[in-house]
Formats: sequence, C-alpha cells, structure tokens
Amino acid sequence: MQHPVRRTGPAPVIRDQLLHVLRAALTEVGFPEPAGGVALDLPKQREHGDWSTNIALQVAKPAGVAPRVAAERLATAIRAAAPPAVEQVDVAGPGFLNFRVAPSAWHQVLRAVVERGERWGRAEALGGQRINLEFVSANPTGPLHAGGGRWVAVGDALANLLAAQGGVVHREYYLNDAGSQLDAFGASLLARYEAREPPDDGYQGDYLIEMAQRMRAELGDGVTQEQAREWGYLDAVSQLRADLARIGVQFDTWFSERTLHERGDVAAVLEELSAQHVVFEEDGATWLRTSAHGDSRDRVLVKSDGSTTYLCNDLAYHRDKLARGWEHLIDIWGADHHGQVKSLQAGLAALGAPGEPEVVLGQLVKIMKGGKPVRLSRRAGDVISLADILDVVDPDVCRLTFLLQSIDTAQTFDLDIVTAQSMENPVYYVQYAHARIASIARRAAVAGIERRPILETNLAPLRHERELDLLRALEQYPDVVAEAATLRAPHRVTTWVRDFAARFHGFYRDCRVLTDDAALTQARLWLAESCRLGLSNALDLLGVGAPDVMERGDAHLDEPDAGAP
RNA sequence: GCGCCCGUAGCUCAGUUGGACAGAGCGACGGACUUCUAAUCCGUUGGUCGGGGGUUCGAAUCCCUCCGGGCGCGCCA
Repeated sequence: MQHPVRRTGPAPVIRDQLLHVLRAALTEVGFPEPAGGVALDLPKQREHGDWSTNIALQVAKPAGVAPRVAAERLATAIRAAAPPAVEQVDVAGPGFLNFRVAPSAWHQVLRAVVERGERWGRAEALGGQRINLEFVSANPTGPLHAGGGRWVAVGDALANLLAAQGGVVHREYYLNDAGSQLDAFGASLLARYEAREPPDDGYQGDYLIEMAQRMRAELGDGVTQEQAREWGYLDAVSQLRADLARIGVQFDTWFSERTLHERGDVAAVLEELSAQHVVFEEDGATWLRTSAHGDSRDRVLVKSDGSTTYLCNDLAYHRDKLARGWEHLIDIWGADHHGQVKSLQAGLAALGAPGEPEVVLGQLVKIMKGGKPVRLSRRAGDVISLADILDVVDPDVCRLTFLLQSIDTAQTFDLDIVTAQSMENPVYYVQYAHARIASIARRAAVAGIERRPILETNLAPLRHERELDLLRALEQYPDVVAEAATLRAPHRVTTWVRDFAARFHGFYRDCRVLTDDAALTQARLWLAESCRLGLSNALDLLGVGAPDVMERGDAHLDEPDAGAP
C-alpha cells in the first residue's frame, strides 16, 4: 500500500526549492517524472551531502541512458538553476545526485521552527477528517492489566498523531457490559462475598476478594448475584477510569453495549443484513456470509438459543459509530483478536461501509517479573495491573517504555529492569535534554542576558557541525510525524526524539551557549529554543512530559558528602 | 494443517517504504567535570541482517521456499 507523505509546513524552503529545481531539470532534460515522484533522501554519510536523490537511477532505464549519464545531464541543468544556498551538486556512485547546502539554508529551518512554535510538526493532511479511535476497551471486570498499558500508550499517542495531522479525533472506550463475561464476573464476586471459591469458569483473581470486602461494606448482607454484578461493574469502571487518569488518558466516550440492546440497534442490524441477503439459517442459528468477503468461514450472528453473538453486537456498535457521524473508524486490538478482523469488516462491508473499521493490530506484551513470565489473564488469577506498574514507575516512564518499539513486535516488559534502570531509562535521557535547555535559560536570566527578537538575530555564527546537525533533524521532524501518523506507528516519534536528544547532548557538550561572544550567544539561544520546541512537541505527541527541572536523582549516593571541606 | 506478526551485535531494539562501507541503547573495556545540571559526552569492542533461491543497476527491505518463535483458527467474549 502506498502512503504518500505530503509536506504542508511552510518552512523547509531550501528543500522545496531543491525539489522544484529537480523537477524543472527533469523536464528540461526530457526525462518523465517517475511514478513514485521525486524524493530527496538524507544520506547516511555526511560526505554524501545534505540531501541526495536517486532520481537519475530511476529515470535512466526507461530513457535508455546510462545512469551516470542521466545524472550528469540533470546535474548540469540543476547547477544552472539552483538557488545560491545550494553550494554543490555532485554525481556520485552509480548515479546519485548529492546536494550540499550552505549553513544559511539550515538557519531558515531554525526561523521556521521558531515561527511555527508548537505547531512545528503539525499539518493538515487529514483535512478535518472525523476519526473515531477505539482502544483499550478491556472488559469491565477488574483493573486494567499491565499488558493493556501498551494500548493505552499507543492509542493515546496515535490519537495525538492523527490530530496533529489535522484529524478530528474521538477517543472511545467500548464497555462490554451486556455479555456472559459480566455474568461470570458477578457470580465470582458473589462467591468471594460469600467466602466461597469462584466457579471454575469464573474469575479467580485475588482482586475480587478485596472488591467483595468493599461491596459488603457498602451493601451489607443479602446481596444477590445481579446486585453483585451491577455493583462490581460500576466499581470496575471507576477503577478503569482511575487507572487511566493516573497515566493521563481521557476518553471522550465510554460506550455501553447495553445501549445497543436497549435501543434495538442489534435487532436493526440483523434486519439490515437480512435485507442485504447476506444471512442464512442453518442448524437453528443465523449466519452471516462473511466468507464472501474474505473471511475463512461464515460466522454466527444469532445462536440457536436466540441470543446474539459478540460479532453481531459489535456490528451494531460499529454501525452506531458511523451513524454518529464518524467518517473513519480505527480499532486498536491485540494480536490475539486478529481472527475477528475479517468477520467484522465483512459485516460492515455488507452494511455499506467497505474498509471499515481499520483494525490496527499490535503484538502482545509479555510481562516479566523476577526473571519469570507473568500470565496476563484476569481469569487465571496471577495478575499484574497497570496500576501495579504505576506504583513503581512514573507515568512518563511507563508510557515511553510502551512506545519504544513497533507494535508489530512482541514486547517484553521486564518489571525488574524498568524499575531498577529507571534512572537510565530513555525517557529521562530525553527529558534531561529539555531540562538542560530550560536550565540555560535560567542561567541566562541570572546573568542578565536577554534573548533578542529572532528577526533581529543574526544566525550566521551557527556553523558548527553539531549545530547544523540539530537543524537537519528538526527539518526532518514534520516528515517523521506525518509518517508515524499514516503508518500508525507512534514509535517512530520516539525513535526521532531519542536521536534528537542525543544530538542535543552532543551539542551541549561541544558548544557552549552562554559565551562572551554576544552574537554567538544570541544565535545559540535561539538554536536552543528551537530544540526545546522540537523536544517538547515530540514528547507532547507521545503523552510524555517535558520538565524544565530535573532532580539529580540518586547521583549523590555516589559522592560521600563527608568528603567536602 | 490454515491465517496474521516476528527472526538484524552477547542482550533489548531501530532501520527514512529498494539505495552508496548495516545503526542506537544496554553490556564489556578505556577516557572526559575550575566553565550553561556528568540522568551527559568521547573512544574501543562487537553483526553470515535465521538458511537457500529469485526480481533489480542495487535487497535487512519486494517475491518464493525452508527453519525457528509468538498469537489466532467456537452457536466464547
């Protein structure tokens, strides 16, 4: 699938100019633009310039010309028309075109970042598309388990990303409060309340013991199973909300499955599907012909006992989301549910919404504790909840840990490592860069150094390789955000911000901001500000804080105070 | 058996949608604080990108196949 990335930011003037000149050169020399368009890449090696393009290699074959020859012709045309900031155009290797630009070009990037401020990295590519993003949606039968934390972090970050691309994003949580799971939960809770063991097919987790005690305190004696279910349900929902609040995630809608049944939405969806002639009766059940839409087999909608299946209810739910005016539906699911994707999509196709919902599948989290894997089943009993994690690490650490890697890879969340290494967790590394910038600003204020307006600031002193390196990364940032959004891959922002923090720490080491050179100081103060914006904007998308001050942590433990005179 | 995901340095993972000698962190080893917070920086060490074919000027990336691992394949949710 193609995911074209369109730049909408005003800034990278030099890059847009280069692309323009490149296209013009293609026309002049008589090469048609390849289907994939013209792309500028960042070479891995600095000797290959600031940007490079493989356009000549793509164009050569259809034109029946040797790649190097095509490249030379293009280079000649480009040199004649290139803006002054393009210092050098080289043909290299098999036929790459490498461009080297003047520092002034990078200074334009700095001005653009400062001008755009918090909007640097934001775009309007989605043009106000109304997107409903459903994530987490764990059953309201207990606290959120630790592995679910991945979907909390990923879902919230993805929502931020889509919004940053101009989407109108709605965070939604689906409460399965009408199914047999809740009944089993109620029965188990009642059993604990009556000091019995839960049924074999019930919920074995110890948390039910504590819940039962609170239920007794609130409701007293003589609680019925239905009362237990309802009390437990409400209590579980408030626990879920509380856990999510601790990590700073807020849903716009908590949708109750019961609503669908009460309003007759489930019956309505069955009627609609019947009218589409995609259902049939067999063995006393009603089936949906999902196999016609790529599912491996047909699926039951109404069981022989007359009750509807999860799929049937879920179809009604997704139909409701569309009826509420959401143009695009995205569901984030764990890979253990991937077998349901086709069925749901097939049903929605029959309901006239082909391609909906988009299901983002993420591989599961393996929680390790004491070197051993922890089973993540609330029903099995051995439970580690998200709240347990938040008891030992702060929300920023938790979030960034879940956002470190691609959701296509199974993640191992080792509680011992995350807590023990928390002082060298990547999140602190990145936040420390931000805090250092804030610290410089404080130092400047103390020294009476005022940052002059950027329009009056000469950025020419910024010529150090460290400085230009920061600006190169900042230039790239809007593309990173756009790609992360289209690929539904928030971890790309994490990767960028870690790399960017590393660049900043390197700069900080080699280039002093506050110096005796007033002009240099002014330029670097603005460079630092642009970096602060880059860090802050990226962390904001990830839902991670960007502190101005960070404590020294336990560093003092290494330095005996007694040593001081 | 079928479907989806994964296999990259000792470990945990990136890898700009096919580019130019494969990257980071941790680990190991060695350096750097009279100067904006050393939660930092610099250097050294370390890889048959699971194996084999194929497409291409060019493959970690695309196709086929095999091996290994995870998760699914209910009139459960």
